[in-house]
Amino acid sequence: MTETTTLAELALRRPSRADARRNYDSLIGAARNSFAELGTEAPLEEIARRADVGIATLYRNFPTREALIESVYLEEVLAVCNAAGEVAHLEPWEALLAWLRRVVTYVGAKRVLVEGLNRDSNTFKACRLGLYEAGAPLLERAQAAKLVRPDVAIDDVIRLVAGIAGIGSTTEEQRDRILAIALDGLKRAA
Amino acid sequence: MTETTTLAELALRRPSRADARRNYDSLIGAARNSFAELGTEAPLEEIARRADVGIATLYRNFPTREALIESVYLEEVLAVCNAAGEVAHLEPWEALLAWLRRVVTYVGAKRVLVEGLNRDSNTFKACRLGLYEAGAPLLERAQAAKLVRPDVAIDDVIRLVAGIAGIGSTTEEQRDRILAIALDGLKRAA
DNA sequence: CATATAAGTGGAGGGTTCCTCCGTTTAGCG
DNA sequence: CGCTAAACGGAGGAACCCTCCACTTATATG
Repeated sequence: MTETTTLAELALRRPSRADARRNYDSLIGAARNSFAELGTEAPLEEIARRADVGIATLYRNFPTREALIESVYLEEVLAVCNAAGEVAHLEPWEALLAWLRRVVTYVGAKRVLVEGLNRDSNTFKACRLGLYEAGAPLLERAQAAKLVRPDVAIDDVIRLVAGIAGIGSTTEEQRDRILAIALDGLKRAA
Repeated sequence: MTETTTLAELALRRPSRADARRNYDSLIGAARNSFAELGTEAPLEEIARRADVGIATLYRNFPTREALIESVYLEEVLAVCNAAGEVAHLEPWEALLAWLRRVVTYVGAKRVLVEGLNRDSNTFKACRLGLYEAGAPLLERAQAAKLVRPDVAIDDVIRLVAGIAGIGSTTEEQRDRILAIALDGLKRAA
């Protein structure tokens, strides 16, 4: 389970001492707000200030800005992975569709974060793998039911969907229309 | 013609005095190199230095970093627009396909620039309109030949393709495969 | 409980980049 | 040739980055 690895990584990086852990959590919270409000270029000193923590504490927990962005990002990804379980009761195609829409919503909202982080980092890779593992059963089920062309893999699908979700300056409605086009391509027999 | 508007805008912003125009061009060149080499966060003072120009001159021509990025970006977009004319001699579907591949190549290569610029800026909007105008005839021709579903507009298509092109950390090969899926959705009858 | 100690903390400060202001220079016109 | 408006360069204050180190505190142990 890659989620386990990911979760373990997060847990491992969380300090063991009580006061340190409190500061760590406070920093993550302050960072989430600051990034949402000011973008990923938000001054780190501002984040430390909001977290009521010295700047050095921020740097000790998150040596680089990217490390901080990643940690905020990680939580969001886990939520999407969990959503895969929540749609399991639906029909194969509906389940896949519902989850992919969830991915779109999520990536759309968090694009700011995604753009700010290093795509080659371990955490980012782990997140991607986590998404693959969460989505793979849904895809395979739909393929087994002959509803989705058999020549695509889950990473193709997620990248396709995530790419569309990441399109800027568009309406909810247009995004849905574009997504529908792409998903039509998915349904088509090979 | 939106390209004309765009071009006119660029021309308008170009200084009229000979020495000023020389500096302006030198700055654009230096910026292109610096962005390619150091990313869009390249120090503006470094760009000014490379252009052999005072920092104030840079700021006078481009009040913000974004304005500078936009100006570099503009040139690239014009090249893609022109490419639409170069494929006109092909069969309808082939022409559309060829041009969309060109868009993908271009967006992929210049993602660094695209990410650095403000998607709500006038210049960016003008570029988008320019791309629409360049691509629309190709799409319409393919639709008239019943090769593309009639319920899509050029902005849908370009956003779809551009979204895929912007996907990070992937191979050329996977990108092509994903693009093929999406374009299959395009071909399908409504 | 006392206390040793390892872990954690805050903020001063040196370095870099940003961006404005203003005194000086120069292109282009009459 | 000389005038003037346009353009120029760079000094310098402010914001931010990140490291270093002297001080504080949680927790394990006797």
